[in-house]
Amino acid sequence: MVCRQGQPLFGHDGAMNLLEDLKWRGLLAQSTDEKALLEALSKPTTLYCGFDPTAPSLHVGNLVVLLVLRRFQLAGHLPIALVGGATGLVGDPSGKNEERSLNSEEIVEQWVVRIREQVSKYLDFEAPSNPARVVNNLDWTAPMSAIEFLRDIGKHFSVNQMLAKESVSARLEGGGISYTEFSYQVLQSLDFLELFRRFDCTLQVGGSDQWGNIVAGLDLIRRAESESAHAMTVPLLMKSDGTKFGKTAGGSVWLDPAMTSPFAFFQYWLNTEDRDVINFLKVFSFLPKADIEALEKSHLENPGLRIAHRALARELTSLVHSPQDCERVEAASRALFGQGELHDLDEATLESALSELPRTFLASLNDIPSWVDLIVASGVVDSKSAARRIVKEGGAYLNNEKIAGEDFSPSSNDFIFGRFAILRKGKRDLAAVEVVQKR
RNA sequence: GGCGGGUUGCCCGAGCGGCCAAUGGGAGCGGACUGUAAAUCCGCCGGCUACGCCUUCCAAGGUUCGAAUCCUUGACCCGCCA
Repeated sequence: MVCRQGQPLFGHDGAMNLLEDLKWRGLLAQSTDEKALLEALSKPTTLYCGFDPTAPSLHVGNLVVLLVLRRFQLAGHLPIALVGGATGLVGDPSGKNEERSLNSEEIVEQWVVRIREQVSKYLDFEAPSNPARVVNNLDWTAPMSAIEFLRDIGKHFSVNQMLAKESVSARLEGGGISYTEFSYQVLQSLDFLELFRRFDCTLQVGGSDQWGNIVAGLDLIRRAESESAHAMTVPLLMKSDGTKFGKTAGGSVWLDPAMTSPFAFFQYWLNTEDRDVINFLKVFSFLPKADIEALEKSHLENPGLRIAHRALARELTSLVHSPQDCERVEAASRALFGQGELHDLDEATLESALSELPRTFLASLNDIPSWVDLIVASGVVDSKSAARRIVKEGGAYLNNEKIAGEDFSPSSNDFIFGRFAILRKGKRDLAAVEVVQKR
């Protein structure tokens, strides 16, 4: 991984370019004194960002800040991704109006392994001058005794200040907070101190909801080491309609291909609302400013062509999955949503397109279940009642033809090449039925 | 530890013995329009072997012909006092 040509890597100008680019992309919410930060960033700087294992995979929301780490590395700095093996056991009160239910140690441990792997994909560990690192805060938290924790770390914290933190005070107003979650900010501060000591890490980045936790860490470093460090937060990404980003009907959009298929992932970005698409290109893509501005221009001229949407979907699918996955999935998308007849596709194209969809297998064409049963089996709807409702409402399709009648069953000639049928619910929810002959 | 308040469908939130599968809002889903977009309008939104049946209103018991609604016990949450 190298710096972009033509940009001064370091010095005042290099730091300036980096910060200006982040600002232009809308990635800078708050920071500690900007002059001091600029000054620090004019030399290779070690920075970190933490990811708590609260699920088996990261989702697209986590990607924002993860890619910021990568942006820093591309600019020559040394990123550390911290996986919260310890903090994940405790639970961050930030942004939650209710106490979290604790996950078991075994579960968290498994998630740590997976998230560590995911995070690593976006960083370069081989970079000669600025290799990335991944650390787990359990490594320094677990060996520490309670007494040590209270005396050496706890002594630096004022409960008055801890209570004043937004994440805590909000909970005091509302749902209450346990001592466990109350302590979270201390653990996160300890992480920053530890990384400061071990790796001279002087900058922490995170979502803007992490500001309180991050500045707690700055205070700790100042008290324990009489040194100052820096902080920067990234705005919480919202869609233009003010709703949470990264959720679909089926839940979160995950980075793990087993949890959100590359096809669904590609479709997710392709279906971005018009008014968000340019913003998302800035936030998620590594395309330079000029390219994004060109896309913006064409988007404004003719949004219906979805040129910017396609660029966004391609960039991200290539990045999170692979360019090969992207190509495959885009071809499938074209085949399935294109204007052409499904019957005109050749067998291989159709087969590979359908392999991207949720699939149901049939043993033979002798006894074909009803459309309703098939769509339920595919998992696209979760009950027969729901499936019947779709039929009644006129949103049920077989091979792009609307079907009527709740007890409609495909016939054997509905199977293209005698093997494939495509179920569709509404405009864009597809599933495949494939006949697998017993031999 | 004492006293008081609370726990309803994905979320918020009505209901306070029969008219309750449970008002309303949000989210979500389908249709029409368009562009696999938004906005708008219309419809839907527990399940099933479906004009009926089954399982729901924190849990377990009980009262009653009949309970989300009343009583008892328990769990969890909130507030005040110690």
